[in-house]
Amino acid sequence: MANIRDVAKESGVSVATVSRFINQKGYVSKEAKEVIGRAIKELDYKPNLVARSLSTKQTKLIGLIVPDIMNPFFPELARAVEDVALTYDYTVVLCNSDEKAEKEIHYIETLRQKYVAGFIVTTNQLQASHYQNLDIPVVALDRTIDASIPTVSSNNKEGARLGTAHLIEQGCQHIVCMRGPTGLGPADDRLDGFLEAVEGKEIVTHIIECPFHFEQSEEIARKFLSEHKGIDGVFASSDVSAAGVLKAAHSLGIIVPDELQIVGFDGIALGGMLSPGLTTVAQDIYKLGALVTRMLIKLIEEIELEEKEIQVPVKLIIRGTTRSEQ
Amino acid sequence: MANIRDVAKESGVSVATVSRFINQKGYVSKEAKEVIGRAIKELDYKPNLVARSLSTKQTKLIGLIVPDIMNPFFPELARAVEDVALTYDYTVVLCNSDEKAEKEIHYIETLRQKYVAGFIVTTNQLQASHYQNLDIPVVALDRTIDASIPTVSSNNKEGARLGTAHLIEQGCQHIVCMRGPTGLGPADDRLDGFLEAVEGKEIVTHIIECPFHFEQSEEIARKFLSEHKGIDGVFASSDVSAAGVLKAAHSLGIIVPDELQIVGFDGIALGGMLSPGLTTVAQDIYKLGALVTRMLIKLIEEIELEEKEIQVPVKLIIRGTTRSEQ
DNA sequence: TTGAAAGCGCTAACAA
DNA sequence: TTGTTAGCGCTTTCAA
Repeated sequence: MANIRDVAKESGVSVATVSRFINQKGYVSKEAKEVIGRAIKELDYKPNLVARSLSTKQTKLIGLIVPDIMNPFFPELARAVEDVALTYDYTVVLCNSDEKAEKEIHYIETLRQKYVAGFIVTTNQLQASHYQNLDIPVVALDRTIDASIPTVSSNNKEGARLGTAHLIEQGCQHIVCMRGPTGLGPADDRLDGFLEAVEGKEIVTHIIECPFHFEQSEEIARKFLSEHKGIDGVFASSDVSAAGVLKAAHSLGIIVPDELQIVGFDGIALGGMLSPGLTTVAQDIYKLGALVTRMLIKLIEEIELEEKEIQVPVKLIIRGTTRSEQ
Repeated sequence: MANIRDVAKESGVSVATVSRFINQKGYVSKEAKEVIGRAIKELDYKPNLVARSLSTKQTKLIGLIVPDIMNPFFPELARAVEDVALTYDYTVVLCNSDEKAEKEIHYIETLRQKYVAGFIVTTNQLQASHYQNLDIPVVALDRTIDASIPTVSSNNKEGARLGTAHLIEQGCQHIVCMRGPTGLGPADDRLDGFLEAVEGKEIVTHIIECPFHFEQSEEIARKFLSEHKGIDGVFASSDVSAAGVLKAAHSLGIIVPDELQIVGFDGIALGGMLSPGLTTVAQDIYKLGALVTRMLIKLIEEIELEEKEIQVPVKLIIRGTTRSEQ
């Protein structure tokens, strides 16, 4: 592989001039540009990015820290991140943290040794400490790590309000809210939205905590639904949980949506594959990912951020797990 | 951040000795080891991996090229790759190729400029050419790019035979095989398995081609099932397609498994979330990923490979879309 | 507008 | 067993 010196030699100029040329920095005469351009073509020269990084102390690597890429929310997010990164010539490193602080710390350290340009963090592990005094840019998704860290999130509260209101409109009077883990920002916000929607209405409510995990949700729902008769609506804080509820209902012979209506939250592809299709409060996951990545890249390239907190609207998608008026 | 020279100074030895120490190469006296170890602790020294790479022309970066991480087969695979990579101190770069040769080429070039150590390729794009004369290790998943490239795959043919046989055992007499794209290795193998299973049996069969895509599968299935009465079994070449068939059956009022039995292929989590649960030929996706990653790392570290082609067994998981004897 | 040369932090050959 | 030193390929300052 040709290096910058070969190009310099081939074109009869110095390496400094070639460097200026490829970085479009400083003065390079028209003639020089021509010769160099030709030499680069001829030699099929590609700059050695490692050498450049050593010199500039910068790479075009982005660390994407997710709890677990197998959780169906994250593939779409990762896809958006990667798409945007590609546009700006960045490369995405995948990190599964399993919500463990040690793992996060390990990734951060290893990647810093590689001069990673910045991190996108989507974990719940609220250990702000190891991000705070990091000297490289960090942005967060859907959870406020620290006031100093820019964040993109969905309007969780409004979404939950919307979803719950839909249940009420469709006639539910006895609603269970399967809330996500306490202390987890988005889960708390969604509970707030739920409470706001039922407030002052003549609705019987139950609130049960439930992880964003299919089997566990199914089990919890099965137990609850068989012990409590008369429940006619479930607002689940995630689509995976909602899928668990739907499966539980099926196995108990409860007919959805006639006897029980269900609304999920997230808008992952799974919802459309179920029968009946899952009514859900859809986040624009791709947009979340795209926005957060652009934000990070701005930070890296020291472009002023207009906003440090962006909220992305959510949208109610009505499918078959709730009754439709038409 | 402290560098190797600081450590050398602090411990009163030369950088060469420190380098030998951290790489565990060459001679370092007991005493030197002690002082250096202490200095490293004290200064919280971490080797600069970029500098090391520039010198050695090697990194611990692995490029994972998938068609699309949003396709539910790949998150589990990516997870396995990342887990194993982490064990060996490698870092995984995520690349979505969309099956486009240009994108693949772009990733390969960019990552080579970063001294990537090797690639795991899982695309169908059979453009062997740009891998063949690559001077870095490549391994492939589930598709033979080229005889020189080691491969890990599932026993697709046997799996399809197994799945189809199950359908027959459960009484199906009029079976549709929704085969994957022609020319795609695994899809062809699965068709072979299907054909082998029905061969010589008194079974009416239809073979239709269908991409590994939910909506399209649903549409194709809906059309086919409404035009052809009497079909009592479907063998789908992927779980996503099977999910589409199931959804189509529901919307047509066809009762599964009483009137129609369905078997999928892949063993992704989705199958368990459907109602009824999807009977499927499960690949051990995690194992595929783990094996292929270990293979690549061996290649990178120049450890002899025992086998250049590994087949991982598949397993029939019987759930609710086929009748059960008990 | 250009070029010489000093670094970036590490490895590895070679000499001691 | 240790140290000196020349790279790895690029950027960037400074002088010309």
